[in-house]
Amino acid sequence: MKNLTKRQEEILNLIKTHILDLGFPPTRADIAKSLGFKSPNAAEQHLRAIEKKGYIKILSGASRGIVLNDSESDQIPVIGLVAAGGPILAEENIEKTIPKSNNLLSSDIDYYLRVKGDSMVDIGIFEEDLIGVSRSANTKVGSVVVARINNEVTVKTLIEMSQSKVVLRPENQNYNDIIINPQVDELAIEGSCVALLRESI
Amino acid sequence: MKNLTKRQEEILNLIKTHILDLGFPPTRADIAKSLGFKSPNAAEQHLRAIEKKGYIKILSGASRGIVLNDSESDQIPVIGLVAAGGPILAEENIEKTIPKSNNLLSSDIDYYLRVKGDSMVDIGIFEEDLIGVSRSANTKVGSVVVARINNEVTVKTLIEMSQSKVVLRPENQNYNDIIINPQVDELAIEGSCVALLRESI
DNA sequence: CAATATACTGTATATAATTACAGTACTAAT
DNA sequence: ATTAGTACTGTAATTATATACAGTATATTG
Repeated sequence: MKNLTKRQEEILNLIKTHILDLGFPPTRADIAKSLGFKSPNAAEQHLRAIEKKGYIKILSGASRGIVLNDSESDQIPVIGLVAAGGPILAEENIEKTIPKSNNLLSSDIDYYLRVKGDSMVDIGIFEEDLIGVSRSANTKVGSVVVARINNEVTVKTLIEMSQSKVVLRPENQNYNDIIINPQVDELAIEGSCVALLRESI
Repeated sequence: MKNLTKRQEEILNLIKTHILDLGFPPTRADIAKSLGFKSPNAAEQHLRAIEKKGYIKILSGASRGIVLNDSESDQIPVIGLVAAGGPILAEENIEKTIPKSNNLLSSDIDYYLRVKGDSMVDIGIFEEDLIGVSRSANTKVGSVVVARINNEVTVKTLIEMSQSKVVLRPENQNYNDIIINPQVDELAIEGSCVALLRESI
């Protein structure tokens, strides 16, 4: 999708805010007033430009007939299988997106990751569960983290972390701790798990 | 909140549907057309009545200025501790409510129940988890169900169900099956579990 | 250099929409 | 018995809104 200009983005945000606050989109006059335009036509022309770029749809004849196209902005991606090598949030990894709901779970979730394997069953994380991952939540010892070891993504509990030694523990008695020297192996902590969703029981 | 009449409820639903479909509320004329009124004033007067009863707020002068008040209807209650004796959904049991999000989890969830105890840990249901309960989903053998046995509410797997014998299994090796004769003990299946939420990992 | 996009002002108009007023008819409650 | 509520029709006026047309000015692109 084509990029919006700064002004256009301002207007799109205004529309979203208006909808969030009042439950319906603004009029051209509302937009003009909010942004200080002296003519509603300024808003009209911006809307046309934004529509042309695919972010909204304008229903002709209907007052406030601005329909937001599902943009990524308030959708949280669900990551299915992470392709080796690429970034987690690469488009080919996105299984679907789900709308960000206000209070349902922590608002700090950047994406959901579908769990593969049984390495975390002892703390109730099962295959096919979705774990909510925050990239910004501070990862401390004891956190369940999403780690990338030599381009392979895995979910484990962070047990120890120093310059020369990182210990990741599978929460399953059948598996052993993973001990990594970050100076030898490539290691990145992608985020930490802050929530869990199970769609079918 | 005062109860809506059948017609008023129809109109409120129409408004909600319109918002869901298009992203903004209908006009009086839209409502009149949908319900077959020959005058937009019929819609107007219904709206006034619905506002008076507290379900919506009408912003005067604004086109489509119908604001839905957060009614229970699209909030899902979270049930904390179920008081013995009363119905699960009794007001004193409601810990909070969370907005119903469209696609996040099954739309069939009537309420969330906060899990107490460790009787279901083997299938990854832990203390403090929220399980999404559907009252309408058909409960079959193998389902995880919310059962009420002699006024005590519990979550277990339904193993067997006949006129004279019902078997409920805790999914924890340390506990034994619960075998009930529904002709002796009072038993009600309140619903079945269709989803799980864990707010902190 | 011309065409196109951005970013507006200013005016005007058709139509979309709210909303008041005047009725009719039925039902439930005080 | 009367008041209030429900459930509408029908008309009409006022205001809200979309939207076309005519400009001005700057920046970007082929």
